[in-house]
Amino acid sequence: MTITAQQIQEAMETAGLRVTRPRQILVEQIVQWAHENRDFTIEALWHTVQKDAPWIGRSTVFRTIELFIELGFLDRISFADGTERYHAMRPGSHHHHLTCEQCHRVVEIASCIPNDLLDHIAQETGFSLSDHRMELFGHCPQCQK
Amino acid sequence: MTITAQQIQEAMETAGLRVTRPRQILVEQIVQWAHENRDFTIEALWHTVQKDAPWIGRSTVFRTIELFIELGFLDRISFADGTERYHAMRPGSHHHHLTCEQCHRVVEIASCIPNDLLDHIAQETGFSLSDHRMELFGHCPQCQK
DNA sequence: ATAATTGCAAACTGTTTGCAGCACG
DNA sequence: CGTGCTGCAAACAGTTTGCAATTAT
Repeated sequence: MTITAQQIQEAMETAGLRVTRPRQILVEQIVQWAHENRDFTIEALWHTVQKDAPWIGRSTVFRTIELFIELGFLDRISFADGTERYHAMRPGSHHHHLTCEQCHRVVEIASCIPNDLLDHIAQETGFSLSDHRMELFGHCPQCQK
Repeated sequence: MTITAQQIQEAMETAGLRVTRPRQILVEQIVQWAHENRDFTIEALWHTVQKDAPWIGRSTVFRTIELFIELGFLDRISFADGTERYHAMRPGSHHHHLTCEQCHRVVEIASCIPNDLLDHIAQETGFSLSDHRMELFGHCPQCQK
């Protein structure tokens, strides 16, 4: 199950934020992409909503993205070439991403770096570990042919 | 053992590239930081060499960094906040990074994501895996106190 | 009502590019 | 010498900001 527009809007109300027209439109598009398991760029989001609502300002898109990241609904993935892409998720779930290098379909991975490996590294280096990121790249079933 | 300036310069000659004054100066600074196990930003590199050689152009720094990445001597690490940092390494070695969130000391980690975990993920998702990135964050022994 | 949010335009940051001159080999 | 590399300045892309007008509550 992917996230729904209702869930995000409720979270906004709970947080004392206003559910405005531009935000509704952006949420709609983001949720649709989440449904298709696609990540997206800010540029793509802006261009897409532009069709229905040409009056939405670029800065609103930036501000809204930032807001959703703070609320925990959006994950920022930075690619090797420096581009940033976003992906909707249910908040609070620790997970990693497997992205198709061809079509940008994204799969959430529940498996994590094993604790004994982390412990081993901590012991070896003397560091205390506080966070980690694991990003996987490959080709999805449809793109393998 | 960390990388030396000689190694990089030899690699440049082998590749048919010119060992020019600006490149020498940049290599020197990069190697020094590698020695201290510190990563750095392009901005920091420019400001630092500026002291000795104020005539070096900003674009030369960008071009040189890009060059060293292609030669495999430099690794680009993108942080969660969007900043990009660089770290010298001996080329061709597959490894990951553990960075101190406080002082930006970087340790290279030889251990990698276990193959059976990767296999498990590939099987579960149907993806063929081609690449991965693992980045660890924590606090180094000196910064823990 | 009133405070949060918006669109706009302008500012800013980080990076790239075109080009005439310089210097490495 | 020839051409690869450089500094400069200007262009560029992506993002942020200040502000008056708008709009959700």
